[in-house]
Amino acid sequence: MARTKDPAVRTLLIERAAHMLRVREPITLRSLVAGTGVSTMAVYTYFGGMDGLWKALRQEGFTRLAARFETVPMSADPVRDLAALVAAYLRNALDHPDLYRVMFDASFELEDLKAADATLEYLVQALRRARDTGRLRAEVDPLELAIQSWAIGHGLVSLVANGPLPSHTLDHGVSMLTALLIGEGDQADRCRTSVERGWQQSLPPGEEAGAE
Amino acid sequence: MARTKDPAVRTLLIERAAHMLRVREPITLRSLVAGTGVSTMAVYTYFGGMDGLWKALRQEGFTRLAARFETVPMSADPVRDLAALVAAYLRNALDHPDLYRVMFDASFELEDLKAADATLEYLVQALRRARDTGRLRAEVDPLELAIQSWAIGHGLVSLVANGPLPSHTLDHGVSMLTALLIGEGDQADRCRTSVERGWQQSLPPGEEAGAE
DNA sequence: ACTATAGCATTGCAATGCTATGTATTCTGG
DNA sequence: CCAGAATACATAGCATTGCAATGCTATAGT
Repeated sequence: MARTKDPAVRTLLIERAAHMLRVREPITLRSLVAGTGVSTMAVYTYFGGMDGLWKALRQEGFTRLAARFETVPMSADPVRDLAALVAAYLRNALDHPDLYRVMFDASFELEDLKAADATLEYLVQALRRARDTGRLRAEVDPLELAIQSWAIGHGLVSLVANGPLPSHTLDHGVSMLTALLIGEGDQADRCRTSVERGWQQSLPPGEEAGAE
Repeated sequence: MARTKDPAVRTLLIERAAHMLRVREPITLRSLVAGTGVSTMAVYTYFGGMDGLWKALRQEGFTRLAARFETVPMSADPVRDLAALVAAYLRNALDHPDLYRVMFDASFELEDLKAADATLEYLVQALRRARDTGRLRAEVDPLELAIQSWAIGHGLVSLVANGPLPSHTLDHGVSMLTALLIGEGDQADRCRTSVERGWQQSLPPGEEAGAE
């Protein structure tokens, strides 16, 4: 018995916010709605305030990360696939450094947690395959190892994207992942070539460069 | 031929800001100077504005981290020492999570870089000893390996302190460091016991708990 | 001692996020 | 099909933010 919310307004605001983040314009209540035809109150009806908008932006970041993971082709080599996923993770963070910062800014809430878990699941699946195909010891926990891989990727890229280290630091990911997986039972030479292949595959730029 | 700046005011403001950060009070220009007897202009004369204050806070964070590293006793086992340093790094971040976030927030500037390098040097020294005493291969670059250790520590703790993961995730640091160092030439069993010893040493809480 | 220079307090301003009030719109119940 | 109610929406205003401008004051150098 009342007006219904127009979902288009919500997505419009989120995408405009993501765009402003990308071009490094400060996102304020008024600057966000300027030119959109909607008024400042829209932010409150759809997000409950600026905090809600940031939370929605965080989820959008994870959604885009999941979309990027989706484009990583899986192969018969799960170790290669894991490396490709981590490399894709790094690329995504470098392509959207400000959005990436928002993703890990401030406190996580329940919705954000689920979004993060969904992306983590990609890594878990690859590691489960690696274990079940005998590349890793039978007693490894894919989730624990996925978290460790995540920590490696996040540590590297957050020190590079918004931190003090130069971008070539990311190359360390190869040896770090290799060492991690060898420690979990993979054969040394085989592991190194798998990781290097997966890494190379996701790194060359060009794919959806102008996305935003 | 003019009034001289009182250094006490500067340190007073920094310590008050660090305290407000610790007790999670929002730091604003006015709330910072409230009750100190100094006026808002002091922030401009000593820091050039709020941005300068945040930069000073960032350096203060690295200074405290260096002080913590200083308390980590070095032993004859450089691998153990490295693990102890990384564990101390994690503890420091958990003890001052908001200050830690400030340290890696936004853009680094020249001064911050030097402060970060100074703390990184602790890791470099330990790794250089590890290499020179034959624990690691002769051709390893201590700086590169220090950066990788830093990435592991930073990745773990930033996903825990201000992120979605529970604190027991930090325990993964042991196996991650172990795998990293074994990959660089250390003996497997020896490495594991060294890392575990160093880890345990710095982890028990209590030391300077009520600081600041 | 005198003066120039820098610290310092006060005031005011634009911009921020948010709320209160009123209007308009659209879904629902009969 | 048409009232009525609940909700979206627009506008205006409020407290607070960081900061600049303006004088005033205190101190260091000659």
